[in-house]
Amino acid sequence: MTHNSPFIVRILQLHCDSIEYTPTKKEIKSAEEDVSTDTTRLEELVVAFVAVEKDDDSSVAQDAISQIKNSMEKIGCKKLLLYPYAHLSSNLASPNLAMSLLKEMESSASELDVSHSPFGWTKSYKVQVKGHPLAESSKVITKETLSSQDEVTSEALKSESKIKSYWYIMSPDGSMTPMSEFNFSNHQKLEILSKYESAKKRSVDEPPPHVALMKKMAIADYESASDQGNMRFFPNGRLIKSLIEQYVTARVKEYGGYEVETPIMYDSHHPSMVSYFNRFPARQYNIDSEGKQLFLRFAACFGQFLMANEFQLSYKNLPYRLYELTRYSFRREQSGELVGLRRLRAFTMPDCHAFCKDLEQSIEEIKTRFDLSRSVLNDLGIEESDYEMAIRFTEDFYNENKKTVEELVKKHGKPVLVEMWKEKFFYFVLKWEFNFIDNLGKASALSTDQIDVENGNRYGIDFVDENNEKKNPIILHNSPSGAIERIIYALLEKAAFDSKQGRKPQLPLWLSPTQVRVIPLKEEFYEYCNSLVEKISTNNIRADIDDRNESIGKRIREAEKEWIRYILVIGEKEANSENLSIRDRQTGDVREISFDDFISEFKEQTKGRPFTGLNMPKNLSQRPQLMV
RNA sequence: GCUUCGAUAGCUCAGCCUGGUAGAGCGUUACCUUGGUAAGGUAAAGGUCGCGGGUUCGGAUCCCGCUCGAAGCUCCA
Repeated sequence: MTHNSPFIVRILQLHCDSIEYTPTKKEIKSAEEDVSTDTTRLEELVVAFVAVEKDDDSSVAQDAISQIKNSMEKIGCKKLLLYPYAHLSSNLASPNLAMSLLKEMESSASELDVSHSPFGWTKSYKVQVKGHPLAESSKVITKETLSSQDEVTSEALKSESKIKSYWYIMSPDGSMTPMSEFNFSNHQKLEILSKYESAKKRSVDEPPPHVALMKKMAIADYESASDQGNMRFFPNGRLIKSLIEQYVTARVKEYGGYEVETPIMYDSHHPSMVSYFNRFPARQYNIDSEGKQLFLRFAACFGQFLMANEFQLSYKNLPYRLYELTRYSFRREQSGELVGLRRLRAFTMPDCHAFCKDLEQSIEEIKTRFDLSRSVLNDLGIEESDYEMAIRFTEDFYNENKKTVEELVKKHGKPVLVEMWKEKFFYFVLKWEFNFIDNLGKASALSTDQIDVENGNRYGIDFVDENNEKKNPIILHNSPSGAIERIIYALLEKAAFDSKQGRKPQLPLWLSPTQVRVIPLKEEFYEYCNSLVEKISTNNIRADIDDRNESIGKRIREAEKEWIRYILVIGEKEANSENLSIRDRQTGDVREISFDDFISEFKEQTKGRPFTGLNMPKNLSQRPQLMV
């Protein structure tokens, strides 16, 4: 929904048999005074739920009330209740303004039996709506047109809330059990995912463990000088994030994606955006610039579709895949929703679209990408037992493509949450996702893919088929890993879980900011240590030196706290030995190994993963301490 | 958005109930210490107690307002 349009008054109008409302409590300071908390009951009336948005003026109020009067005449109703209802808008006018506007509307309808429910109060209400076709309507009164129009922009939101879903659990053998009848006793995480929406109050009063870890490990932190949900990444965090980004990008390119870069902001009034918004009720950041109303992208879709629109495509070119690692995508999530690295307002999202010539091709393609996503997650350190799969589709799609659905579920190998829609509400007919379940029982989506049957047409993307006819491609929307920040969140939550179980928390070796720490016993070994670190580093291993004037015990303890896998203490013995004495954090033991054997053991563990050099001074004595 | 909680040294926090000279640990700096696999010692520096108002002889502490933050809820195509 675009908030740029100069909508002023939003009205949901209901023709009712009756309504009862009870003011319970003042919600805002400027609430109406002298309000009785008795229940009011009205019968045979029109209830207009009204929200006033900012930038209004009284001409709009006049227009709004005359619209209501018109339609009331049509249905032959003389009684009107104006019901202030802030929830119709996320861009409300100030309470004072809204209240005066409502009063104006009320006084302009004196020929009707008109009243209003108290403004600024929390109210409970009970409403009985009539069943005839004109009983329900919504209006948006704008300053620009000064006329009502059907509420186009909220269609998606409205249909979303009306969506009829049927919930099942599908087993790997393809059998479907209604969710309520499924025995979850061996599938606790799936149960968490399935019951997520209907879950009773969980009295979780601890913050998610990854929040403390991301600070303690000097990975990331909140930046209060920015907007909420916009993080800063310290050198450690940037290194980890960069490596994950590189890895995911390499895998997508290997699969056949072509990397592009597209703008992060778009004109809300560009023709292809307007209709997209109708189907896409996201909250986005808006920017006014030189009379243009721009919004920050919430995915790479626009950029890639607008680009694909320029391509001359033949069926021979398909499937064709465009890929972008969006740094950043922006979603203005509700402030109360933002938690650590789990849910952000600015995030890095690998987004790969595949343009396919027909449904068959898209089905082949979605299987390939399903495998890719599983493999990417696994290689990033997220195991199958860490996530649960959900798959959603329309009833029609399922009836015509049962085998495809069953095949995906079978690949997953565990029971899967199924949501089946009676009709198509979104632009896609099938969507699957992998959901990570964290220590607090929260589910968050990682990988996902969708079969989009609308946007090819909407964005005017076409190709010439075998019969020399123009067609719109079917588009798949895949993020093989989900947001990169969310991967870090998942890895930290896993580490916290290990810690809780009494195991040592750790990051995958290839992501560790320091992989080998060298500790000189005393100053006279500094030179030797330097050349040793040099020698290790030339093998693409991140090694550093703790040359601070601290005891051995303390320096080892701090290396442990930094989750550093290998520690080399260098004294007389080591300086004169061909072999290395290595303390392996996984065992806590010191063992002797030749330099070459160590290097190959190390390489074996980081095989196929990207490398980048140390992102901190090599000497710890030269590092600033991050206390966050 | 709603509810609740919070804001005191660079960081984590105590002090507040019951008003009377601003505290600890970690970190930082200096010096001592030259160590053998998870915390060596001594000392110093470091704070308009988030902002504004009120009560009081006196406010970090009590009252009111504001700002910012966090968690939970709702939400999450």
